[in-house]
Amino acid sequence: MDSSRRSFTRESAEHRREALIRATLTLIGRKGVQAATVRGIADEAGVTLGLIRHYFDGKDDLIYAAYQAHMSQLTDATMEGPRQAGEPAAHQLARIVRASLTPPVSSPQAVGLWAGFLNMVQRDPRMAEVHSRTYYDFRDRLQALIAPALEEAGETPTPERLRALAIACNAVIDGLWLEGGALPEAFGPGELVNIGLTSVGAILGLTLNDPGEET
Amino acid sequence: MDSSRRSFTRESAEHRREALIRATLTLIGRKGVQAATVRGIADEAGVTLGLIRHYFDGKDDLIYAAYQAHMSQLTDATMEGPRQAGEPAAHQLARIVRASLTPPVSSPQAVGLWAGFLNMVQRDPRMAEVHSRTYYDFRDRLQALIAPALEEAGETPTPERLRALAIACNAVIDGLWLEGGALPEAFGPGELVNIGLTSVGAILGLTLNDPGEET
DNA sequence: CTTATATTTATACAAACGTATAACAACAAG
DNA sequence: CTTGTTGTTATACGTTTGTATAAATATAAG
Repeated sequence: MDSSRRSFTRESAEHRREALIRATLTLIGRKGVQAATVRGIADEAGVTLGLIRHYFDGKDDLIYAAYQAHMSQLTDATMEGPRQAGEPAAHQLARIVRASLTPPVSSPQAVGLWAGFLNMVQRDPRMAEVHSRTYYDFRDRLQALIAPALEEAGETPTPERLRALAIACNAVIDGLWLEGGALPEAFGPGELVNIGLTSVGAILGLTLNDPGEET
Repeated sequence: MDSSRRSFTRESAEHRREALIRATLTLIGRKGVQAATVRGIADEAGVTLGLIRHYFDGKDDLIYAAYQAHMSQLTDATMEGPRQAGEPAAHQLARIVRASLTPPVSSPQAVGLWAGFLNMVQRDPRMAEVHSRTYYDFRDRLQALIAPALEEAGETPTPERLRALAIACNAVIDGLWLEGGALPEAFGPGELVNIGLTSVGAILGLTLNDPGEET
């Protein structure tokens, strides 16, 4: 007769919300959307399922928060490292390409997670909003770097051409990110980074140098 | 007391399997993986849920069959139209780019569907096998077209360079396909096709002409 | 040390899930 | 017209799902 209750400690709201979000991401990334049940998430976070409703309006609300957290985490990791004073834009562009195509940004977990969320986009308008905001945000940042990189090479593109270049560079980075994450064993070490740098360079008509490992 | 049974007609095994697969794809594409329940699928196919177990080993088996069907359908629609005798390889390459970036290949349904399946890839080895087979198949077909296209332009690439070019072209097509399908309102009509042709051309160092609408 | 608060656990509940099985009926064969 | 086969429906079963609510206890306040 074990009538003892499970012991627990009180935590701050922010800490608990974060733990539940992380547990959700871990589960979806490891076992897919179907594994992200309230009980599974609570287990992974080390709490009982009632807490989810205490900190979120419901499961959907938690999923939504997790999607936002994952995407901003992904963007942050990609854009890591601010542009140094006097650093050529082309150099920072190369750093972004490298960060996008190496772990942890490009990994089976990150891609699986992203795919699971993308499948929800067409059903839930709030999820769709996160998707479109994330896309535009990344593409705009890319465009804001492509413009000066071209200027450094002596070219001043029209707005239409600049837009097309940003869309194209975004697409090739996304495609390589996706394939490297979903099929990691298909590519040699550094292969995708090299291909990414070469391809973005070819599209822009520039030569991008491998920025090397971040320290 | 309505004790009448629902009337039905017998169908061939192939016809029924196809109907169940199509219903599964419709549901996942419209409402996400979570909506693809045995009852929902049976409803969509106009039968009762028992039939699923009659034609498939279980729900997972149906999902697997649906994934295979969707991917081969996608590949077929992309590669539609065999190469004409004497047609330049570059021309067929352009046709593939156009087909990849216009409906029905690039559409919210197709992309949502693909994302839902991709999320299952890391959990189920059979799904992973379909994913990797589909990827290699498409990339190999691309590579088999890139080689003669370069030769037509007087270039004979090394195997390493040919591989890198195929990976890069595949990636930019995939990326544009993805973004056009997931965010259709973000691009003007024909915009993605133009960007795709320009980008693939820039990567290969060729000029690809818009093949125009298929008749 | 007491008391109050609200975080956390525990339990309950209806609905929906995938699967199993029995009953029915459409169609072919004779 | 009768019979046999099996595609199909109908129903039931145990499990899991998300949510709701009551009970308990960790912690801060007095």
